Amino acid sequence: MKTRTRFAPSPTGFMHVGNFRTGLFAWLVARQAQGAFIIRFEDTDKKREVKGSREHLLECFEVLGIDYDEGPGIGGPYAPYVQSERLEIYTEWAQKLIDAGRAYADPYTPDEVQEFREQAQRDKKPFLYRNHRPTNPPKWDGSQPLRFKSDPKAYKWRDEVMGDLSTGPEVIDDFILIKSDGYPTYNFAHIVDDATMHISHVIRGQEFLASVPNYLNLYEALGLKPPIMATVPHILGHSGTKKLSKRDGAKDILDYIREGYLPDALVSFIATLGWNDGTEQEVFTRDELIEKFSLERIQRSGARFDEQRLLWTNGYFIRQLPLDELYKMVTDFWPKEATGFDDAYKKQVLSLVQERLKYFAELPELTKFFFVDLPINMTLISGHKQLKKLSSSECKQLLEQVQKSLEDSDFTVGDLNTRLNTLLEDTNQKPAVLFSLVRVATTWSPASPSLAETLAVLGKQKTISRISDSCAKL
RNA sequence: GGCCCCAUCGUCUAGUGGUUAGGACACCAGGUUUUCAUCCUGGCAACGGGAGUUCGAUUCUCCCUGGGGUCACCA
Repeated sequence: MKTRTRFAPSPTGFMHVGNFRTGLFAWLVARQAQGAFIIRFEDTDKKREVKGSREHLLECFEVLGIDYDEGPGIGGPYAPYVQSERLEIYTEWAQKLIDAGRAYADPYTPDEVQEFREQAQRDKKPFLYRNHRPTNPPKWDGSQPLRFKSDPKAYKWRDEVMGDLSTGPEVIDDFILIKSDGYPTYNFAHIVDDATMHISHVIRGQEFLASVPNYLNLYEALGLKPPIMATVPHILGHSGTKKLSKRDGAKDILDYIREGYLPDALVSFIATLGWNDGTEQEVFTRDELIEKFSLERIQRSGARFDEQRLLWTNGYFIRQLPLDELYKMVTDFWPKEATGFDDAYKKQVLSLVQERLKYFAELPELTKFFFVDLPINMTLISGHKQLKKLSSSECKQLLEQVQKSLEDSDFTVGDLNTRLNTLLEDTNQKPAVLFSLVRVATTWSPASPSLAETLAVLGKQKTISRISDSCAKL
C-alpha cells in the first residue's frame, strides 16, 4: 500500500508547536517513503471556526518548508479536502450504517442526555450513552443526532509509537456520527475521509488515544481495514507538566519566524523534541530527518518545550550559514538607523555579529552602534569592574593617547592590532583596562565584537570622532 | 471516580541482566593576551519508592507513588 499521510487541523486558531510537530512527523513519514502528504481541513464545528485560520495554517506549512501533495487550494484525486464540502459523502456512509442496523436516531433532548451524564458523575462512574440506548428509536429525520450502535468488545491493537495497546469492552460507546445540525462529528468524518482518501498512516496527538477502540469498532461496522496508527505525546509547557497551551506560552509557530528563527532550525528542534535517531547527533538537516526519521523512535512520554535549547539550535544554524545567504534573510531585521547604509558595509557588520546572533530580532541591539552614535552612558564606566577604578582625567589622558596613535593608522585590522598592542606597552595598562575603555568610547554599548575588527569596520573618521567626543564629555 | 498511557541529570535524551550509566542544552571554572559571543578543556548533575525473579537489576514482573490523556451534538 502506498504511504499516504495527512495532517488534518481544524481551523479554530493558530498553529502551535505541538500541532506543527504532529504535522511534521506525518510529512516526514510520507517523504521518507516517497508517498503523499495530504492536508485536510476538519471544519465540522461551525461555532468554533476562527476567521483567517485556514490561511494561517497553510502559511505555516509554506513558511516552514513543508510541502503537501493534495489539499485545500491545490485539490487532488480525492477532493474536496474540506469536510464541510463533503457532507453528501458522510450522509451516504451514514445511510449504510442505518441500513445495516448500526446507527439510530437519538431521541433524547440535550438536557436529558446531560442528566444521564451528571447521574453517572454522581455515581462516580464513566458516562456510557449505551446504558440508555432506546429500544425503539424513531426514524432518523436529520433533526436528531445520529448515533452509532456499537458492539462493545475488547480490543488489542498496535500503535507505532505506543506499542501494543489493549482495552476492555467498557470503553466502547454509542457515539454521535451526525450532529443535529447536519454536520458529522470528527469521530465519524475522519474515519470516512481517511478511508476514502486512502490514508495509510494516521498520526495524531494523544488526546485521541482513548477513542481508538471506538474507531476500531466503527471500522468493523463499516467493513474497513484500519490504517496504521501512531499516537504522538503532547508537548508540555516549560514551567509545569501540563499540556502546552496558550497560557503556558505556547506561541503561534509564525511568531518564531517573525522573531527571526530559521525554518530549518525550528524543524530540527521540533523534530528532536521527543525523537532521536539513536546516535549522539543533536541537530539535523531536513534531508537527514527524511532519511533517518522513524515513528518507532518517538518518545512515549511528553517532552517539555525548552526555549534555551531552541535558542542554541537557532544560533547553531545561523553560524553555519554562508554570509550572503544570512544577509538576505536578515533584510527586515536591521535597526532603522541602518537605512541608507550600503550592502557592503552592512555585510561587514553582519559578519562580525554572525557568531553571536541567536535570532534575528537581536540584530538591532547588537549592531546599532555601527550606524549611529549612541548617547554616552556613564554606567558603562562606573559599572565596569576595571574602568571604575580610573578617574575621568586618567580616562581622558589614555583616550587622547589612543587617538593620537590611531590618527596615523590605515585602519586595517592588522595595523590596528599592532597599534593597540604598542599602546598597551606605552601606557603600561592591562588590556582589560585600555581595550575596555576604547571599546566603550567608540561603541557605548555593553558588548561588541573584537576591538580591532570593530574599529576597522567603523572606519577611521567615525572612530576618531567618537573618541574625541567621548574625551570631551568625560 | 472508571479506563488507557507514561516515568534516566534542572531540561531534551542514549543505553544494557554485569557500563566509571553516555551525549546535548542550561549552569560553574579555566584557556583562546579586553567585553559579549564562538571555539577548546574540565566540573556539577539522573535511573521516583517498595517487593519479587536472578549470582547480579536502571534494565524483567507486580504493587505504590507521581504525571498525562479520556469519559462532548470539540476536535
